[in-house]
Amino acid sequence: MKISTKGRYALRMLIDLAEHQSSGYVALKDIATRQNISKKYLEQIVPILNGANILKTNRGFQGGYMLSQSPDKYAVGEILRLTEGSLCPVDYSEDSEGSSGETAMLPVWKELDRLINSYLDSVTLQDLLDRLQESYANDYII
Amino acid sequence: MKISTKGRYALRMLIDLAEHQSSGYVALKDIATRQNISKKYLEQIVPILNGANILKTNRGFQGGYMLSQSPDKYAVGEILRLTEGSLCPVDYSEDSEGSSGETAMLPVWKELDRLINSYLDSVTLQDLLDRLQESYANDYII
DNA sequence: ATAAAACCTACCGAAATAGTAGGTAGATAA
DNA sequence: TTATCTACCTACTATTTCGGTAGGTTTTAT
Repeated sequence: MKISTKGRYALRMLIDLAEHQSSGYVALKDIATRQNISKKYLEQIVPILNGANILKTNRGFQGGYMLSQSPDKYAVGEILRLTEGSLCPVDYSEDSEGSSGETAMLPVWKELDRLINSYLDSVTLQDLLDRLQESYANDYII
Repeated sequence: MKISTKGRYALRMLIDLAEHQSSGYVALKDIATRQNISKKYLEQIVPILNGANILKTNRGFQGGYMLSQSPDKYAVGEILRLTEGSLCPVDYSEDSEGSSGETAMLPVWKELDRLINSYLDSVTLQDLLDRLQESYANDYII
C-alpha cells in the first residue's frame, strides 16, 4: 500500500515547474538538483507526463520543460494515476470467485477507491503552491 | 498502491470464521477450500493474527481456529495494519530533505493516510457479516 | 496407535522497484 | 560550422517484494 518513487518524483517535478513558471523552460538537470532526484531516473518518468500533454518541451541548447497549463488545472490524483496506474487498492477485475470473503470486501474496496481518488482529485498543483508560499512566509517571520 | 494478497486473505479468513462462529473450531483446510486460497499460504499468514490475539487455536485432531472476540470488535483497518504493515501511502520517516516538492506533498500524504485509516477503522467484521446476510437474503428473494 | 490438525523452516520463480549506463538527435550561440 | 547543451531513447542490473511450494515436527481427540 505504497506510492512509488515514480509518482512522487513526477509530483515533485511538477511542483518545481510550477514554482519556476516565470523562468521559461527549465532544464531537467536543475529540477533534479533542486529536488534531489536522479536526473537519469527523471528522464524515464518524463515521457509519461509528456504523452499526456502535461508538459511543453524545448529541445537543444537552453531547452527544458514548462507546464502546458496553469497549476490549478493539475489534480494530484490525475498525475498519480498517470504514473502509478490505477490507485485502486485492489484489482477486482477478474477472479471475483464469489467466495463470501470477496463478496463482503468488494464494497469496502470500492468505497476506499472512491475516497482516495476523490481526495487526491481535490488537491491541485496550485493548492500545493499556495501552501508552499505560506510556509516560506512563515519562515521569514520567524 | 495495492493491498497484497496477504491482507486480503487474512480478511477473507476472518470473514469465514465470523460466518462459522457456531461451528466451533474451524480447520484451516475448510477455510482454504471455501475461500479458494492456498492452505499452505494461509498457514503463513495465520501466525500474524495469532500473535495479536485475534484468534483462538486448538491443535491436534478436530482442531482449528475461532475468533477470540465477537466480530464487531475487529476493524478492517486493524487487520490490514497487522498484515500489511502501515497503510500509510508514503514513508515520510527519513530523507524528508526539505526539497520544495517534499515539503508541499507532506500534508497531502498525511491527510490521505488519515482518510484511509479512518475509513478502514470504521468498518468491522460485523458490518461485513451484516452485508453478507443481506446479499444472501436478496439471492433468496430472486 | 493413528489420523488429523496446527506449527515451523526453508526455499523459489517471477515481477516490480529504483535506479545506471551509454548513446542519438535537435537547437543555439560562438 | 562547430562546440555545447539540451531532450530523447534503449538497454541493462541489482535488490526487494510477492505469492506461493515443499517437507517435516508436534499436538491431540478417538
